[in-house]
Amino acid sequence: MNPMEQTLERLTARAVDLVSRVELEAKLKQARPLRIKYGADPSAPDIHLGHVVGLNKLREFQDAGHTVVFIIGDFTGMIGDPSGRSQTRKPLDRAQVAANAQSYQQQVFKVLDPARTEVRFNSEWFAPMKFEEVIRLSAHVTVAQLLAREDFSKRYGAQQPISLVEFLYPLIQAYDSVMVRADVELGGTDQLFNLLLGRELQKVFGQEPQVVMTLPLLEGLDGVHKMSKSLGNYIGVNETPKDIFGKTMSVSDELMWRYFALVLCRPEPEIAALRQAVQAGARHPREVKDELARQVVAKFCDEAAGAEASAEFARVFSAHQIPTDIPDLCLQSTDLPDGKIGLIALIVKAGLAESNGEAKRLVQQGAVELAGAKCGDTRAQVEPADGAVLRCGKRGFVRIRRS
RNA sequence: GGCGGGGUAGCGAAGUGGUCAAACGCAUCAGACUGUAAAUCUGACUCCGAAAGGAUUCGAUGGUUCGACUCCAUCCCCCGCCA
Repeated sequence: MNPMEQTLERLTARAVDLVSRVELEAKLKQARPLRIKYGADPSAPDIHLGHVVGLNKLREFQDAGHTVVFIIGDFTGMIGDPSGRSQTRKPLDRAQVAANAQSYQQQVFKVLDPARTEVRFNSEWFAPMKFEEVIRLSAHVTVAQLLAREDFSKRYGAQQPISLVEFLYPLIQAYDSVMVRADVELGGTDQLFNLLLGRELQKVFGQEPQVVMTLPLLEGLDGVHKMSKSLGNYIGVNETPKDIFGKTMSVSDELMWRYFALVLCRPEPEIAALRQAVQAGARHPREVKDELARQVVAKFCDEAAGAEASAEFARVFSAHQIPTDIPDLCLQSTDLPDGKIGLIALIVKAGLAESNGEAKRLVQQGAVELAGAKCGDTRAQVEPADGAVLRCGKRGFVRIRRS
């Protein structure tokens, strides 16, 4: 394999769609930094592992000397979804967009190389645009073309609403490609249509069409749906090591291989070998997952944090010990009129349950321990010593402080 | 503008006068087990109350009724089709 083939091989690894390989090769041969476009929605400033799949690929392009054009869709973000149906698309004001953009960059550069990243806001070209130009632009796309997109045709067939704005979004995204003269655009597999439209529009504007590459969508913690903030099944890159580790450990055994591939970019043969070892019983799945989780933490924090999170996890969940770092609850003497406090009241006060009913349920279910002793009596009056730990379930701990 | 279909607990979805705080699924939480916050099984899942019981809840407001998520009226919102 010559160096060019190797590069091509590396850059196309894990890709699902590639339009087209020949074009990519031709572009690479031009021996100039290519412009790799990636669009981000500014309404959800939390970057999670689902995004990381794409970011990893962008980084590979950067390492090969290319430039990433990271587009923040602030213009569309400020409009939101006027139908108001989608809660994830609330209109944002300028200040929010700016704050989100800031937060985006801080997180994105955990993976990307800032020196080879060009951050652009699409309001730059959309804000000054006249309505006439919008109409002209829309003339380049037909309804039939848009209905070819799978989710549109499905919804249309099922008599579900499609707002005109939704029809406009692919066009907006495609026009971004024109404005930044993208050579390559990356996205999840659900973006294929939009990315291809970028090619069409670039041709209309006399540009060399971008190469389109899609990457797999990473399933979230539920193991079924793609990772997304609105589904709450995500692991954010800005979360604490403890949470990143714990959430990664909750990924099912079956799914963890995809995390190895898409988040850690481990080469296929290596993953196959690991998998083989687990199936043969040579390696324990829990141990392999621990390694995964440790490295995910290491990727976004550092090695030490990974090791520490692993140790802490083992301490709390395997050895059932009390975590090292737990919040305090300070009790005043007024909280304990005669030196005692109702167990239920204490749990609620500690924030371990939201209502008396919930606290009661926890007690009845045997989830509550005070100073290491199980409490099963919902009516108990307790006299917690200074430093006693109140435990609710696997993850709820509070240390009582007397003042 | 005309015709039709809807609004039920976090989501999806039953229920069409009482036995409904409301089936079922998902999500969530807990327990058991374990190898983990995997998997599996069991249970819980509006609020107040130690309990008995009570208070709110099925788009909104009024009404009918001993009694309404279920019937009537008005209103608000959503969707599709045809123009």
